[in-house]
Amino acid sequence: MPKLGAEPIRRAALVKATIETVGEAGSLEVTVAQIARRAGMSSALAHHYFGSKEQIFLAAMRSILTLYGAEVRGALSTATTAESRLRAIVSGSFAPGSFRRETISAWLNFYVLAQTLPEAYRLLRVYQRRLRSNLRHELRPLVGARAEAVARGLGALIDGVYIRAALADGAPDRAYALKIVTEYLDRELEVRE
Amino acid sequence: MPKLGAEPIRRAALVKATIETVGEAGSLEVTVAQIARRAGMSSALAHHYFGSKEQIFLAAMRSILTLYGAEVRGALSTATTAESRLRAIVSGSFAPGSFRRETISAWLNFYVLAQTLPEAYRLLRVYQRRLRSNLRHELRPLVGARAEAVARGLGALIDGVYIRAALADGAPDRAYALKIVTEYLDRELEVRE
DNA sequence: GTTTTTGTTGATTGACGAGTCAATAAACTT
DNA sequence: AAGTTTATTGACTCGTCAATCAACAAAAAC
Repeated sequence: MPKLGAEPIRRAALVKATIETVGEAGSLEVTVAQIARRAGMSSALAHHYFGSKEQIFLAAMRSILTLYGAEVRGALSTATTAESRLRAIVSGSFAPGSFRRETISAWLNFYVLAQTLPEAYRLLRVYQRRLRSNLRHELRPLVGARAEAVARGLGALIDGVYIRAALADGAPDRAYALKIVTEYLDRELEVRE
Repeated sequence: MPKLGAEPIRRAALVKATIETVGEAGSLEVTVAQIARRAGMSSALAHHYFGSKEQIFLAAMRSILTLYGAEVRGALSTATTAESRLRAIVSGSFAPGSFRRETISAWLNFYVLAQTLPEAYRLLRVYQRRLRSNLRHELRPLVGARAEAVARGLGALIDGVYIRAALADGAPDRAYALKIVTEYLDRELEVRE
């Protein structure tokens, strides 16, 4: 009984189910059937809309990165000074929408996917470059020439805190994650000499 | 033509081949046959010695963690002061033996494996705890109460730099990786107030 | 010199899973 | 109302792969 206009709903449901399934399984070795079942449809329909498992994964990854970007942009919207913008980027990175168990686990898996799938690699690089560029831009007036190195350090630290959260048992501790990254930033911002 | 005493040689060859194969493929989705071929034997023999693919992976992971531990211990052996020991741990983490493309990629994949395989999880936790404990111990006399947070930060940063290296194209830049982590450490060690 | 242990593999089994297809049905179009 | 487009699925194909097995070979033990 086809209600028309199902496509976008189905696609969204599949993306959501993919993140959940991969997140729960902690692995990309999940079947299209599992994902489809979770999204309330047959695996044939999933293939009908996405063509391949690969495309399903890519769509899920895009969704995660888009959400992350929106989260950061949201945090950024109210900030004006360089320092407050910097802190907004950091805290946006750990916003509740992104910093959730399944999402983090899925993130880690997509990181691995980027080693194999060129398109996934490209997506991740875009995100990394944008993040670093944002950080560098705000850091420049605060730490001058060290901006590049600090931006890279911050980016790596954020990733590190993320994947450690994937492994920690229990719900990810947003406050603590934020504290670690914030302290790093605080130290770097204490201008000397 | 069986030369006796083949077992340890075969096992080592399989472990090496596993790290290489996983590292090159950038994925755990490699077949036992691929690994075995690379190690110069039939897949049946691989199963004969390890029983299952899972056990092969675990042995490879143990090997990586053991090498890493040895590398750190080696760097530590010549250091005496708390600060030099701290720096030894950090630079040991990026020793040429561990900080190599395939190894890093394999590491990342084993990180993912730890989400699925309890034994892999256990191994990784042991490594993490030992690292943090070492760092904390050397940090205590230098940064006092902040030792715990700094140790966690350092651990996360090291992991972050590692996985970023897995994704960077070209050979991993040890000097740069070291520089980032060292700068973090420098900032934290600049005692104030 | 026969039996046992260790090493080794080709062939096979059995399961699983991505992707396809034919068929069915409800909407929209003309 | 006939035809077209969109939605949907059960059944099937085809490939892959972990794991097992039967068999063979050489060294060691007896």
